[in-house]
Amino acid sequence: MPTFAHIKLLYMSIPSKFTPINVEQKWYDYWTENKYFHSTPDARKPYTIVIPPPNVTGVLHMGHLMNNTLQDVLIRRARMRGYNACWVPGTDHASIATEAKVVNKLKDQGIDKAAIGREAFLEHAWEWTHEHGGIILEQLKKLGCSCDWERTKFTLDPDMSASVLKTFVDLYEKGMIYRGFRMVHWDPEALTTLSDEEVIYEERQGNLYHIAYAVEGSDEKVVVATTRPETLFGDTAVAIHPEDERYLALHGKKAIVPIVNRVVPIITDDYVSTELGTGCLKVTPAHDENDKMLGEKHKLDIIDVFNANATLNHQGLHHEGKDRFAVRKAVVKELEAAGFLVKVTPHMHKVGTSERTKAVVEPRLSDQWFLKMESLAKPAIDAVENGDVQLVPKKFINTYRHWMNNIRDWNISRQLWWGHQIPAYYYGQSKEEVVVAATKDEALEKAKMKSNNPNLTLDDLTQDPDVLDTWFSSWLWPISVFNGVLEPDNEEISYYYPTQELVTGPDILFFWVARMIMSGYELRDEKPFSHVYLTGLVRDGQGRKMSKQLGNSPDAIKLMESYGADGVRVGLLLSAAAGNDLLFDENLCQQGKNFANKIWNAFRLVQSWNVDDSLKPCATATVGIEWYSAKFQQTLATIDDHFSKYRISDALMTTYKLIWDDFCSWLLEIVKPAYNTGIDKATYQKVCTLFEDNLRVLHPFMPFLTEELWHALKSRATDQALIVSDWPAKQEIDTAILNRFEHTAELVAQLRTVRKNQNISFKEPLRLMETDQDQISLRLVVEKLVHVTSWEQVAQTPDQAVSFRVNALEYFVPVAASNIEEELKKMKEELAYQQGFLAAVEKKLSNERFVSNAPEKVVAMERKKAADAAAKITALKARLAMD
RNA sequence: GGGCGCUUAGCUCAGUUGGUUCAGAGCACCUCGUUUACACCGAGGGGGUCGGGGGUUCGAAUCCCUCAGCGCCCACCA
Repeated sequence: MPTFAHIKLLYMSIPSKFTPINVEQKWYDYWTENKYFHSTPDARKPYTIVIPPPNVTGVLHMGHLMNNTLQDVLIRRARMRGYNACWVPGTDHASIATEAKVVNKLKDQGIDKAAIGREAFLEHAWEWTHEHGGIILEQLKKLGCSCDWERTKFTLDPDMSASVLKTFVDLYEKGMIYRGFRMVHWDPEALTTLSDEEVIYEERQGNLYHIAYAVEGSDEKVVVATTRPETLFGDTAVAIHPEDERYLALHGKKAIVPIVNRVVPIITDDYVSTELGTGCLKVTPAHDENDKMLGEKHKLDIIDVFNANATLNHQGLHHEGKDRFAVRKAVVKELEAAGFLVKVTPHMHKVGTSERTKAVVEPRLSDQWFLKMESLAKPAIDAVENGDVQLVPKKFINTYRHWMNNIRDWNISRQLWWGHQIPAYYYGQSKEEVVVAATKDEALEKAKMKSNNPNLTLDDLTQDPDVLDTWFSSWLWPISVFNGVLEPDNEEISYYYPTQELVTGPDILFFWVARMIMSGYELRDEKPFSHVYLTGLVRDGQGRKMSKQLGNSPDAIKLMESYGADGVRVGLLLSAAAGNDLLFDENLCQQGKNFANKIWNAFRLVQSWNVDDSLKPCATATVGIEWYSAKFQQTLATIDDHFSKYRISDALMTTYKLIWDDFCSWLLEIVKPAYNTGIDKATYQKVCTLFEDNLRVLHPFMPFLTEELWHALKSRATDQALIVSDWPAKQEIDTAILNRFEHTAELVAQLRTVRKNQNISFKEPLRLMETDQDQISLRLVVEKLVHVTSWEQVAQTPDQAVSFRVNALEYFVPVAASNIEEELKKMKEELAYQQGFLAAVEKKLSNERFVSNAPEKVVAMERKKAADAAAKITALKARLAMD
């Protein structure tokens, strides 16, 4: 480290603009080299955050910036408060998203996923992962994130995978995981099932097609209404309500499905509404959840008409091989031509789409693995209800509760390759001949037992080709990163778990947060974290969600290059109330950058002072320091309070005003020595100490700038870095001096207004007069800041003077006669206002119900207001010589 | 269809149990300013009948009802 004197010289030659770019890499390397981010269990209390692992091949977007800035603020402050702070970083393999990317990339190269097979495909996927993986983590470093990088995890790491498989096996053995033939959401583009949560319902304009089905053995017709005529190839019944008087004649008859000419029963069921559509429902058990229910009840045939990619299969007859939407049009035409189409009406309805591929999801019957959720949900609901896990802001508790109370079993299998392959092994022809085990060898043993066939070999086992839902690995994240699944009693998990904070977006409240709470109680009988801070979505200035498609998302890296990482952090945080969407505005980053520059220049000022050992402490500066010390303590309490309520942007704004207004605008102006004058050592050191305290509270928000100045103020040993220094301790607050200063500041402001209104230049000394002696003001401060050279008490109101009041005290400044007119006019206006005000207050006081009902304190207040107003009126009248 | 939330200064938002400090903050805006840290600055200033209407109360931005607009979440209804 360079010496103090050396640094001082260095900074004197530095321009007045702070350039963050030079500083950021330097200090990030310094922190890393000294392992300040690294945590190991010790005697201190732990403070743990696990990062919401971003998609391994993703790039930093505004949401990440927001999220991770918040986490870094929390973790840095915790570190300074003496906790053993541990922020675990990592990435998610993002099964469906990554696989889609790799498939597309291969497609561009003319390679077909199915053709090359599983192993080759996975090689490509890993190659892609290694190529693009971790970029996002590097970007987080630019932002200043103080993650413990030695702990970086990837959800497909061997130990992570082992945790996932063990959990699957354990839950299976507990009977909580089962295989079921169910109606699931099918993504025909990604060619996989989706969980309920991965389906996004979008309002779309569609049509309601009224189609006539002939009634067998008669000339009658039965008209059904459907939004999906292409599914008629799978119709196996027509349903009506048993008491629908319009259709009593149809009971027991059969209908003929057009085009396919299939004869199907007309069934009656209470489920059918007489109000909707025509009251007649075509039943397609293979392609609709409700129809499936009807099908089971009435023992109907199930006819699947689609291929995996949502083209029609052979059931679609001459439409075989064509896409479902093309077929819809074709079928309608065909029906029309044949006279079966009764009418078409426009119809708004919600269409399920895939969260990832945006493809319209197809309900499809298939064999999938499910996790029973009901028993998992119970403790997780309680935890949030009783506050063991606190959601911030609270409004999300309702959403959470509602979802958890209506939770359905979780479809955890995906027809993908990129992910954790399901550890289920089939040893026979039937799907029932299955065993679940973490390894193939174990599976073989189990299979031998189950089948009573000791001759089975590894070759007889076929592993289920499906992989697990990505979230089935991330729901273990707070546990698995500390190896708590494989070794439940290891030192790390015992120390770091449960974690303190989870910072994430409300969009993954169900996907991830709720499931982590469930896994926490299931696997460890303990919550995974104490608080969940749910951030808002980052939107653009017009309120639109930031997205790649819209191109309205600024490049995070470029932003940091323009405004500095500190500037961007401040910009994001300034308007980021928890749970409220944040309209991103680059001007806020500019504000952050300006703030950095302001502090930089405050430093330049302080360091430019010439310390003169021969000087005694200056009285003005001493009183200023006394005041700021109290102000700092008062503000520190406010900042701590904001933090305790997770009001991070308020904590920042409070810090911002403390430094900009109180420290720079007031204290430094009070302390600043006159030109060519030195400063005494004691004052200088105190100012430096206060500067350091400012840097401490600011550090979590602006780590780079603060660390730079921390070292610039003083030469420090390596273990004296700001990042590992102490958060300022609370001390008693001297409220007396705060009150006095408040009065003083108001007096100064009033005097400045007088100067401005009366056009008196600062160079011209000011005479201040008073009738009652001011024993509140810090006179030295007033004299210095507003250049008051004469402060006298006079017996009566002086002529030729402007007056103003600060609280109860009245002050006068003599002015030239020509300036009196304006003053008289102002006084008259003031008089009118006070008289009106007094009348209103007196009216209130004469209201008996107010006097008898309102608390004494309030009544007394009103009486005081009345008295004050009356006094002011008297004084004003006297001065205007109107009595 | 069900549920939740929002509407306060030009913009983004604070306003905790109705009553000193309740109409606020930051930015933007206006005026003035080459006082030797900073114009990425300083000093001063203007600006809102708290979405509309009604009610409870001595007293409502704050509680209740209602209307309007916006947003989010959930839901198997043709």
